[in-house]
Amino acid sequence: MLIRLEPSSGRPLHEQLTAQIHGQIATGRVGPGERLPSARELAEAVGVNVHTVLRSYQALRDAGVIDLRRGRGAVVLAHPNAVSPVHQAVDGLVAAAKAAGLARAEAMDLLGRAWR
Amino acid sequence: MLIRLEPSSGRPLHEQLTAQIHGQIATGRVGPGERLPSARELAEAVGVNVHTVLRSYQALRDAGVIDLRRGRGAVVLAHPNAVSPVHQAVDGLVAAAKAAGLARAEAMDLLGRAWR
DNA sequence: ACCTATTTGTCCGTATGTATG
DNA sequence: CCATACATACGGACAAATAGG
Repeated sequence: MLIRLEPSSGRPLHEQLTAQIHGQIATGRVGPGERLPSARELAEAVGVNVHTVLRSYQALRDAGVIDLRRGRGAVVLAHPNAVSPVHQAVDGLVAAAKAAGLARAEAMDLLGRAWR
Repeated sequence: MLIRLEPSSGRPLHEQLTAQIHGQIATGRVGPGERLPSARELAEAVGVNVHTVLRSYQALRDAGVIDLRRGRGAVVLAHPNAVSPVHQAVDGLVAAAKAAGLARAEAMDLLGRAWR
């Protein structure tokens, strides 16, 4: 993971980081199924705070590029670019529900009720 | 702005906050054009850190509920909708899942797993 | 079944930057 | 110029999920 950040570019570090990692995935330099370095690891290597890396990782997760979970780390998804309509819809619902402040159980309940 | 948080509920504070504020807007208790208290103000009033409030404010901005800008604060937008994005997403997921031949339990399982 | 290490998640505190009015 | 208020980044602490022995 060779990352180059420019602190004086005016662009937020977490945005630069997100773009760089996304680029490495898009160009296939990381590849599906592979695991990104842990947030603390990458943070130290790049010279930024853990929070900054985590913010980028979470953005990539929201974008459907990686699978990010506690204790597991960040794993590149199988099809970062071609997401199935179902997964797209799932991600959309998760985003909308979270934005509305709903809990997981509430969202699942809504889905269950809407199933006719 | 009467906000009640339950630190021992297991639910993240910023989610509870987002839900509460969203509720106040949805029920018209705040109203379009009105300005929410500043992040620091609300943080002190509720008893949480500024970051927690800002995180909620930014989530509400992403949801298109408020206009949040530096130096200006958070202003409630000309009331678009509060709950409909979620229902829209739910309907979309149901349609996509059925088209893919998924069962209700399978769709709910997918949603549960995607919730991170 | 249990314990431990790893890793992300949340929250707090602080400091500095930057747009707004 | 100046006060206000969000934006970003750093640092630390503890909780929670995961994986492996």
